[in-house]
Amino acid sequence: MASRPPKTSVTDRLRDDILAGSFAPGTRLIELQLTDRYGVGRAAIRSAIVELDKEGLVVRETNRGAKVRAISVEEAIEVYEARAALEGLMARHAAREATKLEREELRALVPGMREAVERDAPTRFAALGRDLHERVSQIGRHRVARHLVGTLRNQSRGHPDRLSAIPARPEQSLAEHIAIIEAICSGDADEAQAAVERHIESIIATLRRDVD
Amino acid sequence: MASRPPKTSVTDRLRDDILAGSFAPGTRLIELQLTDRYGVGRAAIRSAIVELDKEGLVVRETNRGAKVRAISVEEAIEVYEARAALEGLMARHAAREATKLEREELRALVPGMREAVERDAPTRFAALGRDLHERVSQIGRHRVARHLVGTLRNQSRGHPDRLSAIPARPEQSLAEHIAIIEAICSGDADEAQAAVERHIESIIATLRRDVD
DNA sequence: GCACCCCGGATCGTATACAATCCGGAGTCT
DNA sequence: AGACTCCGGATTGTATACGATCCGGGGTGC
Repeated sequence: MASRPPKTSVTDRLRDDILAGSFAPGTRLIELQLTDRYGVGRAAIRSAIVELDKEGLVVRETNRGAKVRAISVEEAIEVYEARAALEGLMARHAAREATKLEREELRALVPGMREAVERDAPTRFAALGRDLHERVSQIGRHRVARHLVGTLRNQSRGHPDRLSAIPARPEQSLAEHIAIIEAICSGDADEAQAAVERHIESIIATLRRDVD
Repeated sequence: MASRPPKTSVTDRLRDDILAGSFAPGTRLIELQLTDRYGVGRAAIRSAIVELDKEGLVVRETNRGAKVRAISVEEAIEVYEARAALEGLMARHAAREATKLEREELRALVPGMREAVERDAPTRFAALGRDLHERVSQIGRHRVARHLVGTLRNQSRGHPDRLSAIPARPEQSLAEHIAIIEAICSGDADEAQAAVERHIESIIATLRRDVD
């Protein structure tokens, strides 16, 4: 029994491929082709498509197959609004329930962020931003919100999000991040929620600007 | 072409049956049995189970089948917290974008509610409450939040929710409903959001009381 | 008596085969 | 020429069949 490939599910592989851009929005997902591509039966492909449909990454029409979903800017904005509400909730919880260790770990993210901005490394900065969101999400210990935000993240990705993945004004984004961290670390629940909401609102603002 | 059975999907039928309580939480959902019950092939059942798993109504374990999900009180509280955040968002939008007609229709709900409380008809009052949430959700025109709240509603149902479906203090709930309606009709977005959040928080409070 | 092992039934996972449906284009009638 | 009809290919929807996995029980050895 030498072979034990980690065996990531077909759903995960297909999801990753869509998010990575291997299938452009609007592309038809034909079961037989995918069968060929992933080397599994149609049943598995079918199941994967059903799941991704529920996640909002693909659209299924009966008897007409599935295609990867193209989301409009308006919809992307809605996604971010929903995220603001839910991540605000998580930040509020995080401010209340974070352990001493967790607060220290949060603060430890700041230097790296400053450095990334100073050195003008937007990709690295964006990665740290995602880290922050992920950390807050863990610390909040709110399974429901966490799960919802996870799927929302995937939805807004791909298309118009690439623009905002590299925020327009890193300094502003940095300041917002620091505000979030400070609020959580000092245990100010209201301010933590507000800070997260302001941060996401500013992302929405840049999105809105692009639409014009 | 006499026969045209409305042909609701198996997924819908199974979902309704679960929500109606035909399957107690924890019940194993065995594909062959369901095949028999609904008169369709296993593939359809399988697909339905995958969907309901994504909706959070059932849990699947690989090679061990699916069972209807039992949600704890803590989790129900989380669901309501997430709903508060999202419905607050929708109310905010509703306050901004409601048409004159929609505002009138909202106000028209009040007399019925008062009457239901006065006549001590909690079931009717609960139904009107759901109507209100539904109406606000429509008026908000926020597809993303609307969709998320829809699935959350189903999750909290079934179990501990039955307690709060009939609120402890109808008068308080009535006052909260009126506050929501007034805020939306007067176009006060902040207050509309706050009113919805207060309302759901009070539902959470009664849930919390039951846990003790 | 107790722990372990092995085996059989039940159930899920997947491949294969066939029927139903839809789309596009050739052909035809006006 | 234009619109309508009809047919063939492509693709999805569904049934059936088989292999893989897991759980529980009975037996065996200590």
